[in-house]
Amino acid sequence: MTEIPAYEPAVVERKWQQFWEDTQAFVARDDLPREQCYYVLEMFPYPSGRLHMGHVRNYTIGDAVARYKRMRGFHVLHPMGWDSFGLPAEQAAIERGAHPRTWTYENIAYMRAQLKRMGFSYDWTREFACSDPGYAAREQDIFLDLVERGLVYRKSSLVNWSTGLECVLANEQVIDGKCWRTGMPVVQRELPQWYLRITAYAEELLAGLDELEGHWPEAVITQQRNWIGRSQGAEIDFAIEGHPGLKLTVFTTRPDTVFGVTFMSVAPEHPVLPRIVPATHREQLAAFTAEVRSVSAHERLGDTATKKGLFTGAYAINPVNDERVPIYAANFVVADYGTGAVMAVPAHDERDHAFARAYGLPIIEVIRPPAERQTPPIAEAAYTAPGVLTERCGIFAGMDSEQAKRAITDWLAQRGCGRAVTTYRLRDWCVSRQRYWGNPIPFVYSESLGATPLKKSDLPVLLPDDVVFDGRGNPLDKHPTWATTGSDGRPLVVRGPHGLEPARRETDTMDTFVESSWYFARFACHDNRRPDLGCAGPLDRQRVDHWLPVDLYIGGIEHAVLHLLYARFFQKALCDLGYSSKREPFKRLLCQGMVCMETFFRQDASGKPEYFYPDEVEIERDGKGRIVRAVAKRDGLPVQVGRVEKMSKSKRNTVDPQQLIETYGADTARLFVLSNVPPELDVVWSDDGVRGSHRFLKRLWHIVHAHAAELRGVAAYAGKAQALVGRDQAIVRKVHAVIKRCTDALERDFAFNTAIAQCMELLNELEPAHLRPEVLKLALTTLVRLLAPICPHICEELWEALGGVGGISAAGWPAYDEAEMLGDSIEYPLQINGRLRGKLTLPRELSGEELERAVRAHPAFRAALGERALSKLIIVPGKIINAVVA
RNA sequence: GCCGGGAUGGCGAAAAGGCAGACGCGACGGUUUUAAAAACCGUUGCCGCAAGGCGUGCGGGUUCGAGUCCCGCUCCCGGCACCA
Repeated sequence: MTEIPAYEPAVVERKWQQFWEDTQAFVARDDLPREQCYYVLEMFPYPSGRLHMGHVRNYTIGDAVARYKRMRGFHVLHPMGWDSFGLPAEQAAIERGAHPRTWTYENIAYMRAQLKRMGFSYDWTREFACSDPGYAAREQDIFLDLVERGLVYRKSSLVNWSTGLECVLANEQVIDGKCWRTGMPVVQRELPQWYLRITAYAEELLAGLDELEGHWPEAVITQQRNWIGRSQGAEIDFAIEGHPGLKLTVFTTRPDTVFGVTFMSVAPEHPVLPRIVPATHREQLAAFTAEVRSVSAHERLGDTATKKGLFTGAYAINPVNDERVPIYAANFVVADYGTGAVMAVPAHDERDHAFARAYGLPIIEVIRPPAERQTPPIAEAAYTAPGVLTERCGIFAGMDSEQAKRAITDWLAQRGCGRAVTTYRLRDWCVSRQRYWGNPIPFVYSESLGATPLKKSDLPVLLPDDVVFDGRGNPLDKHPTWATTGSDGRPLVVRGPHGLEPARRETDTMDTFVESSWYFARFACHDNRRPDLGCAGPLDRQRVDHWLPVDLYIGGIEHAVLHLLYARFFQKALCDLGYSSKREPFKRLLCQGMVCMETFFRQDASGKPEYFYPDEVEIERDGKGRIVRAVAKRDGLPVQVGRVEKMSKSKRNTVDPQQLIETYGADTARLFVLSNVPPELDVVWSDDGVRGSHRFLKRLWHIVHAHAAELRGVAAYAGKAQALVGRDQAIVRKVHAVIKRCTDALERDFAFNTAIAQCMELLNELEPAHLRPEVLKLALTTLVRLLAPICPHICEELWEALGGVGGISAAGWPAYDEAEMLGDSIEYPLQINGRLRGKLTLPRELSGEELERAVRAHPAFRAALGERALSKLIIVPGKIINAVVA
């Protein structure tokens, strides 16, 4: 009996990680024909300290694809880096006194070691962190290019202000109207901020989605479409009574209803209001505006908010019929959508209808529903569908409302008081943050010039190290000298109209989504130099165009309209700056599901849940395996079994990947996260499931080593299945079938779960004692090659044990022959009237009339048919036989 | 409200109009063990002693044949939401 070595994952995994490093196995070249190349990328992590299970899943999927593509003969670019600017570093500084830079780079070192321990096949030579001066500085270059192209501007508008952190928050960092970190209220404040003109690309961002159809998840495409929110309509200018020079312009998608306007609603912040509101109404309006502003956008516009309005004392004149309509300030009108003003047509708009009823305003019908349509009286409900314009509509009376949209817009346009307009819900991207740990915005301010961009030769703007973190405001603002000191260490000056004058740096830093908007391009040319400045340039167009678009991009769906929209915008802007000609960055997108786990909790008197770690809970199950009761180990009292939810520290349902790797090894971890579900579905963590994956690897290890000695010198069976009999023949056919199914599963959907199932099935069917050595060798070498992308270390080891040399990826992906999958005879399912009633074994080569004769003559067929008369016989060769009887 | 995605055993899931439930987990029975764990073997959709019947959220339809296609519902998940 052969001595079988114990499966020690740590030993095997270290050995092969060393091998890959020594052979530089994953370093990508830039000079091979693009069609032989494949760029696979996972969304890079924020270095928060340790990997979590979400990372493990995301990166395992990407790595399995990278390794699979390499085995298929592709030259693969698979890079990794760090999205390393961001708020948690500053939070750590406040809470623990660690400097953000030290904290960040220590985290990177730890997490890099974890990634290496997982055996991910990254080209580490291309690694960078966004906080590296080399990256941040080149981003400042790009920022200045964007300024030159008119894609950057500074304006004052309402922003989310966190009262806890004393800084601006992005919309996504506002959860239910509260600051995501402190839980403190977020209020709207009027502040000057820097914006990127993403709206200049609204139409292209929308149109580009059509090409991504079929390659990106439908959910992401629709979310982006909704977010961009194109809306076609008209702007209409209303004169203002008593103010001949002024007008109030509204945006509407229903210009056909303009004859039914009975009042106007405008945002309380609308700039024209102060000029048109009579003194009698000013005080009230100021109070109303203050009240509206005191609540967050969430409360103001959320579905719980009540519609409130205030008559401003001013009147507008309807350009189509010269009617005088009152102007209301209303809390539901958004200042920066459309024109910040709305014409209200209560007869044909539900919201206007409700408002008119609440404030006693007239409701005038101007669109008549088709006669066949039953509609409630207009005083009771708005009619919003198409119809015919009523006699109130002047020359347009009798016109179909859809046609009238166009006709009225044209009529208004001819008179200079209206125009066809397309608006977007998408707003420009507010990129300034009042924070330290981010990339400085390369602008300075001076008395006579205001905001002035720095020259590229003055870059980079580096962050000072000696800053104080007290949790109040932006540390850069409080630094004694940084903002006023030039890169030469002398006082910062700019050349103004009257000579040199003192200047002060912008102390806002960029939103960290800026870094993640071009890192995928930088990976293509991470070492690019700029001969003109003797330093690294942002991007090398040739190499960016070589690698982009990324063939497969993998990450969580939570970035559907954030990172993925910003990155698409940035790529288009980079093209217009001359850095690339590939306008879409990601050809195919895979959004992996979350890693979830059951939760246990108990509610205290106030209803606040107290969560329990799974190992603090004892579970009782019934005969079917359902949980019937759960109690806390510490007191024996029941706890509630919560939903299966995304792993999170606050719910205490996390598993530390480090623990998993130490107990079972990286290969088991990788196998488990790819098993059981396709990548885009949520996976439910279970210790039992992990043990199942580990058990499979142990079985594979055992069977290979039990026969390695005898098989090492044996060639894998390469002949026809036909030449074999019995189990040998069956296994050869199975091997071909399994290779085909694995290949199809990966090519179609990256369905690693079904590929793994195929491999398990093959292993389950192997009975080594009954197989010829060449056939066993074929089966085993096939298995380890099919599994190599998923659990590469053990497969390398077993490949070597079976006599393979030069590493398993060099061995290539196994080939199959469909003809070899098929036996000489087929066991046809026999249906009677579509119900399965038996099996008919018939020779494979039969078809057409021959086959039909053989079926009719088959004893099992006659038996199943009995006395019943056959009215139709369906025979699908190779598939099924269905007899239709009366 | 609008948009998108779903619903298959006790659980996660497979099945590209052709044998529903592959594979894994759990459960049950067994082997081994002082015992447990681990490992291995077997059973496991539901009802029924069986023959057999019934089964892919519900109701219709197309088809020789539907989890899959069409029409109409119900429920669940996600996104957006006074967006004019």
